[in-house]
Amino acid sequence: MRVSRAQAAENHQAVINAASNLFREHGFDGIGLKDLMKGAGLTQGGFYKQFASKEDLMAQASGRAIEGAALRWSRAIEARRGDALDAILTFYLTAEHRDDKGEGCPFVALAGDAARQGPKVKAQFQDGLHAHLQMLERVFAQADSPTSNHPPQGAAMAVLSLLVGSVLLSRTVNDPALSQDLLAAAATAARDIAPA
Amino acid sequence: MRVSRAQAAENHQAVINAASNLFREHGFDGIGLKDLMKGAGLTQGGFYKQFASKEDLMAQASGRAIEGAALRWSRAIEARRGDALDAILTFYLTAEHRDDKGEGCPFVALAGDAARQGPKVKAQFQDGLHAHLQMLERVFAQADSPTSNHPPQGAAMAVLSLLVGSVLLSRTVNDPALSQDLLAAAATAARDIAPA
DNA sequence: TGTACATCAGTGAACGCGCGTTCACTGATGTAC
DNA sequence: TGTACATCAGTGAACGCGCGTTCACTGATGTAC
Repeated sequence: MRVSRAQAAENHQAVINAASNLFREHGFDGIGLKDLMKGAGLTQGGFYKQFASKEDLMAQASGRAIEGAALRWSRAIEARRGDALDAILTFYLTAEHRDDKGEGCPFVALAGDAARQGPKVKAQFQDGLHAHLQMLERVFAQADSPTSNHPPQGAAMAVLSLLVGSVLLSRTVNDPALSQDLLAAAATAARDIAPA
Repeated sequence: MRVSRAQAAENHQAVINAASNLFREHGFDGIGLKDLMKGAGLTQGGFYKQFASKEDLMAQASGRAIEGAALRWSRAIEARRGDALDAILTFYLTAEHRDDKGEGCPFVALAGDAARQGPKVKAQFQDGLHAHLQMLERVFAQADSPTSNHPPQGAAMAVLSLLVGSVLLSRTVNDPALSQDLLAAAATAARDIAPA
């Protein structure tokens, strides 16, 4: 059942998109090729016509997930230039984001898994990290003042680490109140770290 | 080959200890019962004499790993009461810690995996999180001053999130310089968040 | 434009393997007398 | 204290299953004339 080139390219992208959600939900080791292909409406057998290996898809899906996250950040920043940091915190540090692993921040969902992977996967995380940091740096550079004691680069790294860590920890506890407190504490501290 | 009760209890603990390292290194899904038992010098067959399921061991090993981490924190705090936060940052935000997943912070190594587990595993993370937060709160309460704008509870949560997030991200990149910058930025920001 | 055929995206079954779990067995430990 | 026997921690093999990967096959697409 051959399929048009356009359809084939579309299918290829559909697999990457499905995997970017499914990997975030279940982890790299928590979902198999059969279900990954099924997520794009295809069957397992065609996988190796599209990808060199599962690791290949892991890398591409990571890149896609992080791209999507970066887009969300940039939209939030564009939408509220006046207080871009607040725009980010407002969507990032919420129960909705915490409870939606599949569509949520890939650093939270997959960084632990990525730390155990090879350089191909890590390259995607590194590039995506740079993209995220540059957005934050621009936000901080605008607001930077002589009284600030940190360069925007350091503040960007610290705020991103804080956001990722707080949502990560908020997902590991049973108590919703504790979970919420972790997010709230991160919001307060993020404004503290950011150049005023 | 029956073994003395004392030996049996020792073996049980040995499995939990081995698993607490091996899970941190490879993830819950990244290592099988055969290798977990082998890590304690035993064979696969005896596993279900000691544990109800793999998930049972995951919970117990998580608890053990976090206990060990809490002990390390408390030792650092005791050793340098004058600047306890600095004592923590000095061992936590290092390349050695980043490169030693198996002995390192279980929140960094396993929180992503724990987020996908059931309430038994999450209960261990929740308890361990409380223990860590209480230590930080005590450190911050001592140093607390009227000029501080955050309660020690919030500062503790934010600092822990920041530390965990920075080491987590530092493990996902190929570039050692970027990795080191993430740790350094977290150290600066942690002192910023902490009540002065 | 219409026909003949080569290409190849996708299917479904099979491969060997390791997984979590179960179980019959072993033989030293612990207990009863 | 010494002996007889029941207990049970640990072994090793087997269970069914799903994994990542390979492959012969299908049939619509794309190409050549």
